[in-house]
Amino acid sequence: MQLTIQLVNMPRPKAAESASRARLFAAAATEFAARGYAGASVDRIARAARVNKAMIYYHFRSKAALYREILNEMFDAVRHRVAAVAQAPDAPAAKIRRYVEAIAEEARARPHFPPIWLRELAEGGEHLDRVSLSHIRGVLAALHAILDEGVGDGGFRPVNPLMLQASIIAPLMFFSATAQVRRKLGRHGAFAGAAMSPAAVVAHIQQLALAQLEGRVV
Amino acid sequence: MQLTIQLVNMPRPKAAESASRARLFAAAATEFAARGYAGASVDRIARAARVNKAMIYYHFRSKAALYREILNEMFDAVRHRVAAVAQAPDAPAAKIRRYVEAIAEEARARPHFPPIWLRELAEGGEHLDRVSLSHIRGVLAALHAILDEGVGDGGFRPVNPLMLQASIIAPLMFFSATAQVRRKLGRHGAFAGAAMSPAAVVAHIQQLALAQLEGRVV
DNA sequence: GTCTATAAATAGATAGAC
DNA sequence: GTCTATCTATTTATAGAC
Repeated sequence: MQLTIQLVNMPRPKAAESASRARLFAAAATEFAARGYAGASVDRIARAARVNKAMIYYHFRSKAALYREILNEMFDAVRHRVAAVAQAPDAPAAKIRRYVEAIAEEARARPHFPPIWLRELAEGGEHLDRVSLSHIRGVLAALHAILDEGVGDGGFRPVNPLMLQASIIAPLMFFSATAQVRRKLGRHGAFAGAAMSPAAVVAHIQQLALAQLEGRVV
Repeated sequence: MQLTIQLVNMPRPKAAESASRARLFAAAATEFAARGYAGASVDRIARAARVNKAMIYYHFRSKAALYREILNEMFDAVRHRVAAVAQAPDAPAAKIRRYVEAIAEEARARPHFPPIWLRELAEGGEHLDRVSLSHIRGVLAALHAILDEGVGDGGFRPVNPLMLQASIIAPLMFFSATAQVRRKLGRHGAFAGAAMSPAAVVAHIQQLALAQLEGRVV
């Protein structure tokens, strides 16, 4: 019990936030998601936050440091959630379902998450510092632990964890981030925008993951 | 036969290209892939192409027009390939395999394709003009045609085409675009970079797609 | 913590000579 | 087709008053 609390509810202290700092953080997340790191402007961030531009350099050190802080918070939140899933007393198959769900929920709680993550991938992870990389490895470690447990009790076949992670995270980010493109496609042509509820997407990805693990794909 | 030639080998006339124009196009593709639309600089593009900056405005009309031309070429190439796959005299399951393969090959032939596509998704398709949208709908139409054929002959279950497209294109772009991030992750921690050959990735995605279509997932 | 003013660099784009 | 020179706007960042 102590152990669970230590590992799962890791402190992650929020640097005592002033209101202006919090507003800048939120405005920056939106701006970076919409325009990317290079395309984002600190002027626009400050304006959207209704805070003087100089406050960005007071609260954060630079545009780059502000961006890295947003990345860190995103990945830390996901790592935190999936670590709890991996350590819960559920069966491996249930853990896989909750693993998918956990990532989907954290993405839903942060609309900036999918676009920023897609862009960061496209950039080769140029802005991922040691902290973010460590969080990402934590996420993969949680998945690995679930797989090992499932293989150990005979329920899962051994699969490449990165391939599995790709077939979970990729469609998830894809659907979250592409809502607008799908609307644009639907508007322009006869092709159905094919409204997919977030719940249906999550359910499908869960089934896809379990099919791989239970040997129904290969 | 005439029909096939008309539909598949659509003319797609290359605007007679000067050497400088071609070099600018290639340099721009690399720059846009690495830094995104907003982050790309016409100065850098011109320098990389060893061409005077003013030539960008002579050959193309603007930075935006140059970018749109790169998008159009990408999507047109994919549309062209998958249209041929859909019309070939193969069984539906074989067509699905070749559909995945075709997209993978076009992506491999254009290293800028996966990163630019990921970024464009993240941006809500802001730069997709009527031409690109029409090409993308052509790609989806080809997939739709294969599905209808497979459902018609009883081999496939009806599935949501967008969900299927997502579980094909998303992991494919994901793996192409994330090579660098995966190296970075491997370097930083003990976690295995888990070298995956492009062929293995394509094979897995093919199997994943067919498993969905043959009712082995749900 | 918050503001104004401004420095210093770089952006996209164009005019006009050749 | 190619080049130089340049305009104008915008960029990140900081100095210093309050």
